[in-house]
Amino acid sequence: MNQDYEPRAVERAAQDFWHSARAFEVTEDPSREKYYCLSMFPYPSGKLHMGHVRNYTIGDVMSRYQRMLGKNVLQPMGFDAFGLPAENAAIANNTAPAKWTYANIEYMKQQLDALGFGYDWTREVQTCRPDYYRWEQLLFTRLMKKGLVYRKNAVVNWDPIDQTVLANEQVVEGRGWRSGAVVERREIPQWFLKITAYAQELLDGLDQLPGWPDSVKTMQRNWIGRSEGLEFQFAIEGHDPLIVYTTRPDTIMGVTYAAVAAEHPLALAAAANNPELAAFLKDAGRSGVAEAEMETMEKRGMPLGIDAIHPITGAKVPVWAANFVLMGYGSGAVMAVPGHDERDFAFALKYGLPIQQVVAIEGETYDLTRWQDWYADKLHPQMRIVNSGALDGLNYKQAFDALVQRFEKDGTGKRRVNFRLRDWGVSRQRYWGCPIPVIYCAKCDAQPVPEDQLPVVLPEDVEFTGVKSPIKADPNWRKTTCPNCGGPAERETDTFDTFFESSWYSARFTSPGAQELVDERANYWLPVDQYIGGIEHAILHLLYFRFFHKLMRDEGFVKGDEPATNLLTQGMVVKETYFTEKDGKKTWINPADVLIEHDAKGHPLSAKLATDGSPVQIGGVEKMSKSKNNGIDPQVLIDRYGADTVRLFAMFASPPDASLEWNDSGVEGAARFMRRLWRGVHTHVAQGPATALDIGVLTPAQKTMRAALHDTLAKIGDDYGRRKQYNTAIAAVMELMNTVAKFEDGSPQGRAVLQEIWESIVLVLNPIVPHATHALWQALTGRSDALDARFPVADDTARVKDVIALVVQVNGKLRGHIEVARIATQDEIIAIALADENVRKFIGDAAPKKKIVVPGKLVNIVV
RNA sequence: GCCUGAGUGGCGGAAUCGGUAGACGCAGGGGACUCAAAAUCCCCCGAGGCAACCCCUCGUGAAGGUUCGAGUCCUUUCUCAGGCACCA
Repeated sequence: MNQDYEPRAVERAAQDFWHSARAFEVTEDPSREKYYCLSMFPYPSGKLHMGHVRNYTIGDVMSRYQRMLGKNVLQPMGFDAFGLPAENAAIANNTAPAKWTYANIEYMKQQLDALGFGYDWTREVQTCRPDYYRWEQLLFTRLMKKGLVYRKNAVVNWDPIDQTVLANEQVVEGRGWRSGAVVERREIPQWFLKITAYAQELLDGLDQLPGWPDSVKTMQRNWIGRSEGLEFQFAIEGHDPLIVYTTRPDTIMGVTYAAVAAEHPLALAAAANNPELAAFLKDAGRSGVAEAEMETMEKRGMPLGIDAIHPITGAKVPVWAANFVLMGYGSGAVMAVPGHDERDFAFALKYGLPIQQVVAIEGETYDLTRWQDWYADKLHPQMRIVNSGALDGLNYKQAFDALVQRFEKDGTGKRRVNFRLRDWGVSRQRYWGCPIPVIYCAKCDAQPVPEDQLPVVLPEDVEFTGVKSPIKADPNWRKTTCPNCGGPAERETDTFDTFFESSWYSARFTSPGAQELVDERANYWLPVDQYIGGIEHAILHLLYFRFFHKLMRDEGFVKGDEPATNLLTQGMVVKETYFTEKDGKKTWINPADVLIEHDAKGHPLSAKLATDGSPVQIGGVEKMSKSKNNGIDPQVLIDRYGADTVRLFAMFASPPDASLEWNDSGVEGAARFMRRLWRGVHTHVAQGPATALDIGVLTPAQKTMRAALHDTLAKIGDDYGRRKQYNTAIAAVMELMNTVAKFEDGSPQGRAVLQEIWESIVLVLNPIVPHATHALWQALTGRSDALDARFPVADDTARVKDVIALVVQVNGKLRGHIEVARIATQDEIIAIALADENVRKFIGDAAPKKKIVVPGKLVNIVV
C-alpha cells in the first residue's frame, strides 16, 4: 500500500471495483432478510447541496451497515423531476424545462457517484418520464371511477398583471414576485382527491408506527385535527339557512353574531344593493391564500344588514362578512361566541359587538374588557355554564351532550366528527408537471382518459415564456375525442401537484420496468424499512405518501397499511443568508461570495461582496435553498479533500436529526483523521503479518488495550444499531485511536492485538468512509470484501475490569474519586468512600443521614 | 397567529434510563522536529478564587419548582429553526 493517503486514487479504485462487480444491484431473494433503505429523492435543481450530502450519507451509512449485518439491502435513487424551478430556469435561460432538467440530472448523478453512494441505478426513476407518470395517471383514472376524485372551485393566488396563478412562495408580502402586483384570491375549478375519506385511518395508523418520531406523529395528528362537534343551522328570513359547525355547542347561548366569508352567497346577495359592502368584500378578497397570512392579517369585517335567527332563543343575531372566514373550508360560515373565543372576543371589541359570558369558573372574575385564557378553558374542573337557562350549572361535556340531543331530537342539527384536514387539491395551472388524464366533453362532462390511451404525454420540445403553459397555448394538443360518445372533446390542460410523483416512487423502485404500476416484486421489498428525509416534509409529503400507499393498497397494487416502518427525519442544514436590495427587490448572494467581518467576540459586524467589496445585508439563518441562494456547494470540498473526508465530516458535525448551521472549518479535522487512520494502518502493515491472537497469554497492558477496543465496539454497535447516531460513533473511534497511539508494543501478541484493533476500526468506519476502508481492508487482510464483511461485535469477556472507578458525592456535590474492586459489596464501597480525605472534610462531624450507591457510577453521602 | 422542535465554552457538539457537565473535533496559545515552511508529535485551553498540583465558588437562554442529586422532569417566559395545504 501507498505510504501517503491519496483520496483521489483510492476513491477511483474503490468505485471502479464496485462498478465492475455491480456491487449494489440487488434482486429479490426470499432466503435472506431484506432491508429497503430509502432516502428522499432530490429535485434536480442543478447541483447537490450540503443538505443532500448529509441526507444521502446517512442513508448510505445505514445501508452499508445493514449489508454488513448480512441483509439483502436495496438502496435506490431517482429524481423528483417535475416542478416550478425548471419553469423559472426556462424563463431565465431561455431553455426548455425538459432540457434543463435532464442536464441537471446527469450532473447530479455524477456527483452522487463521486460521493460513493451505493445505489442500484438499474432502478432509477425520473418522474418527468412518461414511463413513470403513466402509472400515476392510471391510478388517478381508477380513483376517478371509484368516486375518490371530484372537481370543485378553490381559491388560488391570482396575479392580475401577469394573469397567472402564483404559488404561495411566489407571493412576497402580498405581491406577485415578478410583477409586484397586489395578489388577489380567485376561485377556479380544480381536481381534488378525497383524502378526508381516509382521515380516520391516517390518524389511527400513526399508532402503528413506533419507528416514526413522536414529533412527526404529533404534527400529523394535529394536522388531521379530528374534532367532535355540532352542526346546526341559523334560519334567515328570505334566504337559505346558514350551516355552521362548532366544537363548543355548550357556549351556544353566548352567540352574539355570525360571520361568513366574503365569497359567501349571502354576502354577495347583501352586497348587490350595498356598494359600501361590495367594496369591502372586494377588498377582503385581496390577500393570499396561505393560512399563516390569514391568521396574522388584521381581522376585518362589515355587517351585512341581515339577521339570523338564534335556533334556541329565537333572538336576532347580526350576520357579518369577515376576511378571516374562508369559503370552501367547511361551509364558509361560523357562529361567533366572543365571550369564550379569543378571535371573536378581539373582533367584538373592535366593532363594539356585544360580549356575553356563558361560562364561569369559581374564583375567577370575568372582565369584558380583557381576554383571559380561562374564558376558553372547556376542561377546567370548576368550569360551569351560566346565563344559559336550562344549561346553567352543567360542565362542558354535559352541556355538549344536552345540546346535541336537543338538536338531534327535532332534526335541525347533528353530532358530527370533523377534520381539520382538507381534501387534496391536485390541479396546478403549470406546464412542467404530469398532465391530468381527463377529457371534457360538452355532452358527457368530464371523463377519465381510457387506460389504453395512457399515458397522456407532456410535450417536451416547447417554447416556454412563463406567461402561459405551452399545452394551454397550443389548441391542437387539447383537441381530442370523447371516449364516451366519440364527439369532439378537449383535454384537461392542468397538471398534477408534484407531490403526486413523490407519493409513490418508493413503490415503483421495487419494480423497475414493470408494465403495470408495480408487480409482485413490491411484495418482497415493501414496506420501506428505513425512510430518511428532511424534517420539513413532516406533514405534507409524509401524509400524502401514507395516503397513496393506502390508495394503492385498496387498488390491489401493494400489501400492508403503511409505506415505511422507520423514519429518520434529518435536521435541516441551515446557513446565514445575504442579500442586496434595490428598488425593494432583494437579490440573494451566495455565502461563498461574501466576506464577513467579526467583532472581538466573533459576532458578525458587516458583510461585503468578495468581488468588489460592496456592502451586503445579512439576513436570517435559513434552510439551504435555491430561492435564498444560501446553499454551499459540496463539490469544492470533494475536490479538495475527497469524498470520504466530506462524508466523515457530514456525519461527525452533528447528530442526524439535529439541524446544522453549516461551517466549513471543521473539515480540516476530518481530513487530519483520515491521514492518521491511513498512516496507522500503514505503519502496522509495514511491519509484516501479525501472529494469531492468544488471549490466554496477554500482558495487563495488552488486556487493557483490548478492553478499550471492545468497550468502543459495544458503544459503536449501540450507536449504529439502536441510536442511529454517527457523530458519537466517530468520536469513539477517534478516542480509541488516541489510545492506540500510546500503545507501543512490538511483541508478537502486541502486534496481534493491534491487528485486531485495526481490522475492527476499518470495518466500523467502512459504512462512513467506504473508499479508504476498502483499500485499508485489502492491506490488512488481502481481501476485497470489506463491503460484505461482518460488522464487528464486542467481546464482553474482554471488557471485564477488576477495578472500577467511582465518584463520591456529599449532598449531591462531587467531593472525591475512589477505586473499588469489581466484586466489592455496598458496605465496602461506602467504607472506602467515607475514608476519602476530601469527603471526610465535607462530612465533618455530621452523621450521614442517607448513603446512596449507584452501581458502577457513584456514591452519594447525605448529611 | 397556530402546530412541532431546539437553546450547553470562541465554534460544531458529548453527557443514551435523573447520577462526574464540556467526551471527540475545530479555532486559539505554548513547545518539539526543520536552514525554513508545510506536515507531524507533545502540552494548555468554561469563568472566577488560590503561592500551589490539590482544592473551593459559579456555570447548560431566563425565572421558579420537584429531588439525596436536574443540561435531563414540572410551571412560566424569551430567542431561534421547521411546517402552515401552489417551494420541494
